[in-house]
Formats: sequence, structure tokens, C-alpha cells
Amino acid sequence: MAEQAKPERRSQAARREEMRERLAAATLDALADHGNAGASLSVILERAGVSRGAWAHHFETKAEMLALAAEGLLLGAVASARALGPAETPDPSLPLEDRLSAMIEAAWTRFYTGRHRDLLFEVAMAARTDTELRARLAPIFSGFLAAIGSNWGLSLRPDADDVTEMADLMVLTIYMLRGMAMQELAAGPAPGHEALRRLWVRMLAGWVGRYGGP
Amino acid sequence: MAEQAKPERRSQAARREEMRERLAAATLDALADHGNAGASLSVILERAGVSRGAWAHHFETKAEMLALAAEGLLLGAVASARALGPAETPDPSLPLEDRLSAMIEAAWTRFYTGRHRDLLFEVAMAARTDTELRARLAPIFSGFLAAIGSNWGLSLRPDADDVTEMADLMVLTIYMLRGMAMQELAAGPAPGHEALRRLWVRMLAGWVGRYGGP
DNA sequence: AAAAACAAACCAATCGGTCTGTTTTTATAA
DNA sequence: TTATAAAAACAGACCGATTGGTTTGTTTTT
Repeated sequence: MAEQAKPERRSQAARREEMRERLAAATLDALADHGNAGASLSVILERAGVSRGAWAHHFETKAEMLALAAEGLLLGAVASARALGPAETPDPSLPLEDRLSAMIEAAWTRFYTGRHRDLLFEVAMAARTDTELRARLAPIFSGFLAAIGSNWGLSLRPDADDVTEMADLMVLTIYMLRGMAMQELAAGPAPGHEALRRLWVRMLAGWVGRYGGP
Repeated sequence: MAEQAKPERRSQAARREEMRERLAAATLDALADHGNAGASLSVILERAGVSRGAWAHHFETKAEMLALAAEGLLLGAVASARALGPAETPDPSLPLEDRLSAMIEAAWTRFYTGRHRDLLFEVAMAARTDTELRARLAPIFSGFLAAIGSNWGLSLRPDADDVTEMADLMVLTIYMLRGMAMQELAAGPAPGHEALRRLWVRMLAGWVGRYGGP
């Protein structure tokens, strides 16, 4: 035992894992910076500081590496979606509107701004024309929505009469945020978007409490 | 001036225009079929049936050709957005919910299904990492939303107290449809989406008529 | 000593773009 | 009208750079 005596001499399993991780991370970096069209193998390898030969030892093709990287990205989003529900509803006694708003703002910044937003769209577009990638990612895309629907709906209104509708409303919310994100991606940030999200929250709260809720 | 006596011998201006049009169309075809990464010049030229030399005579760079094609696509969408408002509200005496639904379904099929959806997203993503393209397209993306907001809002509720809010609601609607389209693009068609759009319409109609509308 | 990890030179194919030469249209003058 | 020269439209061979991927050889772990 005593395997970590010197910093050098790491096990092969650890080296392999770290190398694949490093390459996947560099793939996402390149994707975010240059888009799918510009994320060439050379760019990725330079970014990772990995030689072509070493790369070949860990991945068969570039597509395989991209698939692993994309899968990791999306699975991370699913995990966040599950965690975000409970985390962002600290005080169940607050008005529904406030809790909704907190949750939606959290989702907006986590999923639909900055690097994550760019990668999400980049990966979705790559899946469109790549059958294999699409087959691997489609269930995760659906899983994300399922997580949003069941988890958020439940943590917002555990007592709701119609749990299914609450889940649907959360999915609609995600769709709206996505479309908003696409606008900012293509045309730059829009200051009015925060107000639009507030309007959305008011509408949502009004609908949920339409029979005289809290 | 009997210039069109023979089918041959077309004016140079006409030839140039037709050629640029043909190349732009082929660019969009290639983009739809292979994505931005796979839409190489060779693919585009083969599709258009145009030689490399002829192409060079009409465009300086591939980027310039893509910009023209993308611009045409988006301007067509803006024109449709303007036309769709009046066209899809044939009977102003129908309930607001029905008119809303008709309009939203029309927008869904026109903008967010099939080839147009794919091209829209493809072009938006290309603009993300291409500064010049982005500068050219960003105002058109904004113009599309402006057309949706003012035109739809007005033709649905010319008497509305708050015209601004009606426009905002239409923009939110577009965002929701966009996000929904992205889901189908990445994970395939979802039968439940029609029901989700109906739910959205009910919510929208309820909100607009919340003070006792028609 | 065998196997896995790594490095770098190397490869055919393809990329966007250019060059050279031919055909078609246009402008001008007889 | 017709002859003609310049210009524009077009075709295809050609170019250096880059692409994803392979091969050969060295170092490190087992």
C-alpha cells in the first residue's frame, strides 16, 4: 500500500481516468469557445496539453470523446435539476409567487446563462445531425425535463390537487427560459428579460392559485 | 426590346441575381442537412450545381455567402411574423382563447417545426462564435420579436388597456415555443407538446381576461 | 518482461480559396 | 444591322493549410 508516497507514480487506472476527464473538459472548453465547427482535434489537444498519441490511446474517435463530454455535461444538469428544487425553497411559508421566482431565477442563472447555456445549445445542435450522439443524448434531455417536472412541482406544491399540471407548468417554464436564452445567445443580453420573467411568475402564480390558493 | 425571344441569352444582371439566389438556397439546404460543421463549400456547390470558379465570381468568401443566406431566411421570418397576425384572426368575434390558439398553432408550424426550425437554430448558433455574422443578424432577431409583439398583440386585442403587456405576453409565447422546438430538435417529437400548448393558451387567456374580459 | 501510457512524426482526405483559360453578354463603331 | 473588343460569367485544375486518424518508438507502471 502507501501508494501516494511520492507525487509521481500514479496508478494506471487513475491516470486513465484523469486523462479522459481532462480531455472531456478540454472538449467542452473548445466547444464553448469556438463552436462545434471550430472545435477541431488540434484545438482540443492543445488546450488539454495532451499529445495526439496519448489521445489515441484513450479514445477511438473524436465523436466518442465528444459524446462522453456531452453526456457528462447533461448528466450534471440533470443532477442540478434534482438538487435545485429542495435547495431553493428554504421557507415553505413564503408566498408561492416568491418561491416560484426564486426557483426560476436560480434555474435561469444555472442553466441558461454563460458557458453552460452555450454548451447546452452547442451539444443539442451537434446531436441533430449526428445519429449516434443523438441516440445517447436524447434520453438525458428527456430526463432533465422529467426531473424538473416532478421535482420542482412537488417541492413547490406538495399539496397540489393536480400534480400533473404543476409538472407541466414547470416544463413550460423551462421552455420559456430556453427560448429566452436563445435570444440572448443570438442577439446579446436583453435588460427587459428580467421583467419578462417576473411577468411570467405573476401569471404562473395567478393560474395556480386561481381557485383561491395561498 | 424582345429580350426574352430565346430562352437563352439572359442579361448579366439577371444571371448574377439568379446565381446568388441559387447559391444561397443551396447553402441553407446544406445547413439543414449536415449542420454548420458539415456544410462545406464542396457540398454546397455540388448541391447548387455550380462550379468553384463561378462561385468565386459571385462571392468573396464562404462566410459572406452564409451571411446572405441567413439574412434572407430571417427576413422571411420577420415578414411572416407581420403577415401572420392579421391572417390568422379571421373572425374577431370568436373567443380570445380560440384566436390565441389559432395564432400560436400557426406560429408553431411556420417557425418551429421542420426545416425552418432547424435552420433557425443552426443560424443562431453560427452567429454565436462568428462576430461579423452576429452583427448582421442580431438586429433581425430583435426585429422578429418586435414584429411579434406589436403585430400580434394589436390584432388580438386592439382595445387592450395595456398594449405593452400584451406585446410582452406574445414575446413570452414565442420564447416558450422556441424552447419547445429545441426539445424536439434534440430529443425527437413529443406528442405531449400539443397539450402543453393548449395549457399555455388557457393560462394566457385567463390572465388577459382576469378582470372579466370577453 | 509484458503491458499500458505517452510523444511525435507521419498520412490521405478535405478544407476554403486562387489561378488560368473558355464562353457568353455588352458596349461601341463601322 | 453587323463587326469587334472589353467585360462579365463560367469551368476546372490547382494550392497551401488543416482535418481526423495512424504508425513507430520511448517511458512508466505492473
